[in-house]
Amino acid sequence: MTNKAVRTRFAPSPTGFMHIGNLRTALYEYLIAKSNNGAFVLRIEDTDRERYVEGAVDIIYNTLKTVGLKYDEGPDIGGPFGPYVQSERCNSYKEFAERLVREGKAYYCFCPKERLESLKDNKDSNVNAFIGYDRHCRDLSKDEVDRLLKENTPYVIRQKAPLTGETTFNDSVYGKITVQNNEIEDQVLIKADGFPTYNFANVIDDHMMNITHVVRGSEYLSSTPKYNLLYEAFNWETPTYVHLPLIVGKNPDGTTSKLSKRHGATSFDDLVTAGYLPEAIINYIALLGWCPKENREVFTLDELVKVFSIDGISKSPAIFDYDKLNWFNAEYIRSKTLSEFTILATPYFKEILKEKILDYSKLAAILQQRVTTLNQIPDMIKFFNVLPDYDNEIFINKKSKTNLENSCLVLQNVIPELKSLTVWDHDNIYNRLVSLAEKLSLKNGTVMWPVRIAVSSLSVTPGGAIEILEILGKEESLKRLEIGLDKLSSN
RNA sequence: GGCCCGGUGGUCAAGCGGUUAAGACACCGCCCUUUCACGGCGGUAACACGGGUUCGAUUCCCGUCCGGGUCACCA
Repeated sequence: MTNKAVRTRFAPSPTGFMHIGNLRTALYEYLIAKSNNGAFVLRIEDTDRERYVEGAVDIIYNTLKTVGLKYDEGPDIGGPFGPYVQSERCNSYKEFAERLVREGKAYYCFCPKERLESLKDNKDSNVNAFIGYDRHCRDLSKDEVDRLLKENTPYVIRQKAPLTGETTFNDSVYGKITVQNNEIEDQVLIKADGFPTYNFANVIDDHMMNITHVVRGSEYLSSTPKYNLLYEAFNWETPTYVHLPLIVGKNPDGTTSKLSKRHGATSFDDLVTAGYLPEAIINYIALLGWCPKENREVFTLDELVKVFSIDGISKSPAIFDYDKLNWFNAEYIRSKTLSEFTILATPYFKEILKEKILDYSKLAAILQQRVTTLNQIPDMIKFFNVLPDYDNEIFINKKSKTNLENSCLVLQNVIPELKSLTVWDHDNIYNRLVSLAEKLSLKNGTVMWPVRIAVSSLSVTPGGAIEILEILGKEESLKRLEIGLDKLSSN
């Protein structure tokens, strides 16, 4: 490698969502570029007109923006190598392909689709008789080609792959890889619709945009020799290849396969609506297939830029693990300031509490240590809105030494104590209840448990008795305590 | 099936000829405590198998097995 400035590119096709595997590829491309003071380029690969999805490009822009993968050149911001949308670069692809035809390195293929289909059908009986296309048009005479062209016969342009020898390329992650040339198909460069294939456009664009590092998932490993042949045909310097281990998902039967919809939430948007923070997602996927030199796991994007290096990329596929993601998410939630977290949680508060006025900041304070994904919030705070009916049994708790009788006694005593309280805040409530416990010669827990049950109806709550009382307010708290007392008295 | 790649605890993984084989998540236990959570402490658990090479293999080579990827006018 010469010491050319590093340039990487993220080249997604607008399919309508940002798959987590693609995001991770984008992240590594960004990190490789930025850790070398290089440039990160966004290029939209939309050569498949049939798959075009409205609005898909915006999803790409928005995702990169919210996770902070800032590109230096791209369709919406321009740059010296534009345009950055393949469909707008079209004319030149065909010229490149025709240049290869003139040089005898590619040829027009007039085979109709039906013929190709029948080749596939016969494949079983002639296993390995040929690889893919049988090169039927490879040696058509010039006259024949001219005649078919003149008749406007639809055609594609195919590259001539060498019939003998082998092709070797070096991958920064997987090392030297060699394949026999007779394994390589005469790949289509230009489709019948005049558009280039992905593989072809990719090579041309990467070269034209001075891309130095081609970073992509390892599913491209086996088509890389074709890419190499193209670089050779044009006499272009090959880029540094960096193939990334796949992110896989676990199937119900215990096997794994490329992460896809059937493995659950696997697009960036899915994860965000499932209550995950963009920073947590980025941090987690950075570690799926890469390991820092130091023994550390929590990194911001900027910190990743500082420590990232290609030699930390691993070869074996990684299973996407929601448990670990959950941990990262909880970690990031806890590291927020209270006001940051309150802002994040507010939409979820409103969803349950509607117009009800509670102190969001206090609510957030008790939730912050307990929430792993934001969408858990509604269920956790439902009881603040309406008190569900509950069974008296939950007043009984061994560890707190409570039973139906002493719970009843506690509530009888607690209600007048709290009624007489003029300033309703944490310390005052706490002091009253603790001194009451002392007066009754009970453990603190024996007082706290029945109170918390009465105001929440739940044995497990976010926050303790005091916090809940405080948030609920005096009036509502007393109302709930009375209800509890009634239930216990009628026992 | 051909070709390519991979194989360290349940998961992510460090290791790159000599280690008591790190660490994190998950799980379990204890402590803290007004429940839960947080936090603290501790624990269970791994080099796929068989041959070599070597004084010595988790590490290097070969084979087997297992897993994955790929075989489009999709990207």
